[in-house]
Amino acid sequence: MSTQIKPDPKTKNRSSGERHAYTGPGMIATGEATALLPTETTPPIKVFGTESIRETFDDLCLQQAVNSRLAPGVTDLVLNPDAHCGYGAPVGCVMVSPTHIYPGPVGVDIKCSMSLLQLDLPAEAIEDRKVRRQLISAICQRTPTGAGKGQRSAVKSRHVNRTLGKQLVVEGASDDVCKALGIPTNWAHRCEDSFHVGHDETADALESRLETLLHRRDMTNFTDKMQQLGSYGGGNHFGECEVVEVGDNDRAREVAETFGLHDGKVAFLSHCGSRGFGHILASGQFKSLQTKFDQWGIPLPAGDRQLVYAPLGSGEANDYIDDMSLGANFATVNHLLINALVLEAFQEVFPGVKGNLVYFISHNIARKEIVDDRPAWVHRKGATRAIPGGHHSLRETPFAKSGHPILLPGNPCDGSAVMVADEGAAASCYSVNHGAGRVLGRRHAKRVLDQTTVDSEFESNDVLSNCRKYPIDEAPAAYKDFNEVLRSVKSAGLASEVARLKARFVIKDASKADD
DNA sequence: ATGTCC
Repeated sequence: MSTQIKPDPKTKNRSSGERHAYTGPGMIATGEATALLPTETTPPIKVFGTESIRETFDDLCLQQAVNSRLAPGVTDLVLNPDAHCGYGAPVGCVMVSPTHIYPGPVGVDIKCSMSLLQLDLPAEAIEDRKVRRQLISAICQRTPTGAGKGQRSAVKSRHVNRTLGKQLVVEGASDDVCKALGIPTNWAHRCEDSFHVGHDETADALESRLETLLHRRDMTNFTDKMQQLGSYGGGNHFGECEVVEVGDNDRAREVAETFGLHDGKVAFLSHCGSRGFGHILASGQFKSLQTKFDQWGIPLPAGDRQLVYAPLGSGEANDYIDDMSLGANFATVNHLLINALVLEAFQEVFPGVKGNLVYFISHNIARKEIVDDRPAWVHRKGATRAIPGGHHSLRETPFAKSGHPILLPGNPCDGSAVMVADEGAAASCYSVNHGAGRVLGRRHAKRVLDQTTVDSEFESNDVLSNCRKYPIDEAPAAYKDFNEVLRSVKSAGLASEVARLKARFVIKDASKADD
């Protein structure tokens, strides 16, 4: 019986565009979870998606999932409902290996993440569109959007000099770094990871790796890159003002209280990563490893250059882990500073208003976790960690009993969600999706979607934006049906909804909207 | 995603 989709290098860089809910031999359906590719020696890929969600997986996405599953040292592969084509591995997958590290399934934006700030401000306070316009202006003055954009003059008091830059990429959100940047130090307790260490589990390894990197030609602008701290960047990154709607059941209300979420109040959701600094590190690693594969003549997994890897313990693996951690530390401090600046912007419009970080959690990172009783690197590429209450790894956190917050951006018109993991999440390597997931490529979206329709959808939902023209490749219709994605997660027993977030205004990079 | 091609 043929149960495999054979990896075909010829198709790796293009999509046929065909979509089908794969139901052929080899697919196991258990509730809404299904599996691809079981053989006697290879456990299946676990696919989480309702039938209509599985129709959104195109050929290339499934091919990338199979390629990743069959790559050296990989013991588990999970495909989430928001999955779509990525860099070697699909965006929306979890790849586990106890023996190898893979840069592709972390991606070019190291530690791209979500964070949520809860404000002590009733929804009615921002009902007036003029007030929301003031907030948009105050926020854009402090946290700019767009590629290459760095700090605005309004945040001079939080200037990042070279010494502080070096300290923050090595230490992450340490007390000293937080104090130097005006970030409340207790926010570090509301991070999935407030800092990352080097390959030997110490910060010393990062310090010495950084010294090496600073001699590299592409790192001569290190100090400039540190000026991007507190900025969003472009693409799918955004800031979004929300109204919290806690779910109408006892568990949601109880968990929301632990999370510090307040029904009917204003919150602010942010999506960004490690900016130019992370990009230099990630692209440097791809180039370096690809060159070594060429020199050594080692076969690439499925012939795909984007699936280069390094065996743990090798100098290459150590360097990758160190570079990833340096980038991750930048992303962490970037998010916390953005939240501090957004709070400052709210205080400009509403003097004295208080705000607290609900959580900061990544969807592009490899973490060392215990899987099947042994340490393994869990690569989450467009996937969010989902650990339920009572799990040993949450013991020292404010979420030991409840499980930690899971922050899932949907779209500005249908809303976003805060979830909490259920016991069933063990089946997905303690992971869920990272959002809605693309259903149209950027070029495709620009061809088939209409600006007027997008604008009127925002208007009818009374969602404002800083953009004169909202980027059409970021329109809600370019993404999957968020409710169907959430249904996939809930019906598979992975996580439950705690709250919905209803957008009131969006901050995005519109500099490419006229392309 | 991105000093959007060193």
